[in-house]
Amino acid sequence: MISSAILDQRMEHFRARCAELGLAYTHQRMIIYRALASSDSHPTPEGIFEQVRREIPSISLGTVYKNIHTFTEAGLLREVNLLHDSLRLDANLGNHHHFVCVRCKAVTDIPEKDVAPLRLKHPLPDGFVLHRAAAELLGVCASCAASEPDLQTGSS
Amino acid sequence: MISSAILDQRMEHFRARCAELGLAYTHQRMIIYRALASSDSHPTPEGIFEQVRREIPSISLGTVYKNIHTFTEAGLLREVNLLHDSLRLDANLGNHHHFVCVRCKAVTDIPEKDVAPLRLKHPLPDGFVLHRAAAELLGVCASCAASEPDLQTGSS
DNA sequence: TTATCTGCAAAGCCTTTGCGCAGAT
DNA sequence: ATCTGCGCAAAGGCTTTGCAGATAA
Repeated sequence: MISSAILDQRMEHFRARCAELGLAYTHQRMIIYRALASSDSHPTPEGIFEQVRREIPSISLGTVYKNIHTFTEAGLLREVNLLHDSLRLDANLGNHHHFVCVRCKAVTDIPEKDVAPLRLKHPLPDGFVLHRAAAELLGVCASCAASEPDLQTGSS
Repeated sequence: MISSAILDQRMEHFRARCAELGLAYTHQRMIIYRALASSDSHPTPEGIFEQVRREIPSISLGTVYKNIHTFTEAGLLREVNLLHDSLRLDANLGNHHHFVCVRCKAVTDIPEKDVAPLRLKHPLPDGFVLHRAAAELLGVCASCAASEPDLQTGSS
C-alpha cells in the first residue's frame, strides 16, 4: 500500500496531465488510475478490473485495457515487463545484462564486466532469497536510433 | 551469432543433460536446441520455429513450444522475460529496482538507494542510447520461501 | 517392446478492435 | 452541440492441451 500523501500527489498529477492532454476526466478513468496509483504490487489489467469493479460494477475489461494504454502513452504509467508480448529465450546461462530497445524490443547482451557489480547496500525484506541479479538497460538500439534521429536525445 | 567453440560446448552440454534426465535425444530436439544455442538475439518461439522449419519442414509449432518448456525445466534455457504472461503496471515513476519471485511472479519494489548505483564501465555498443537502467533481482519472496523451505537454498 | 515424443487440431488465455450509445467539454 | 469515451461482443495473437501415430531407448 501507498501513503495517502503520495496517492494524493499522484492523483493530482493525473488530473493535471489529463487536462494538459485534453483527455476527458471521466469517473472510470479516475477510479482506474486510483486503483493503479494506490498499489505498489504491480497489478495486472485483470487485477485492476477486479478492484475497479467493486466501485463501478458495470465497468468493462475493454475499458480498463484502453485506459491503461492511454495512461501509458501519457507517461502516467509504466509497463514493468516491456517484453511481455511473447516469450524470449536465452541459451546463455552465464551472468550478463540485457539492453532492451523500447522501440523494436530487441534484446542485446551486455557482458557482465561492462557494468559495475550489482551490490545490495541494504538487505532484502525479511525472508526473501536472492538467486541472481542483472541490470536491465532501457533505451534505443543503434538501428532504431539511426532511423529516427529524435530518439537520440532520450526525450521521447 | 555465437562462436562455433561455444556452440559445440553448448550442444555437448545439451546432449549430456538429456542423457542425465532420460530425455529422448530426438532429431527435432537437437535442431531446436541448436537454433537456440547458436543465437544471441533472444528469439521468440515463433522465430525458432521459422528457423527450424528450414531443416525440418514438417516441424510443428506445438513441438517447439513443448521443447522450449522441457529445456527450460531442464535448466538448459532461461526466459528473458519471466513476467511475459500478462502485462504488469507501475504507477511509481521514480527510479527503483524490482525483485521478481520466480515462484509466484510477485514483483516487489526495492528502493533505488538499496542497490549500489548502476554504472556502465564500458560504453554501450555504437549508436545505442540509454534512457534508464534498473536492477532485476530474481529469487523467492518471503511467502513462497516460507511455504517451501527447499527454495531457501537457492539451489533449484 | 515400452515409454516417450511428434504433428495436428482444437481449445484457452490475454489483449485489441469496431460500433452504437452515453457522457464530458 | 460536438467530440471523446464507455460497454459490449467479436476477433486476433500467443500458448497449451489431447490424442493417435511415429520414434527413441
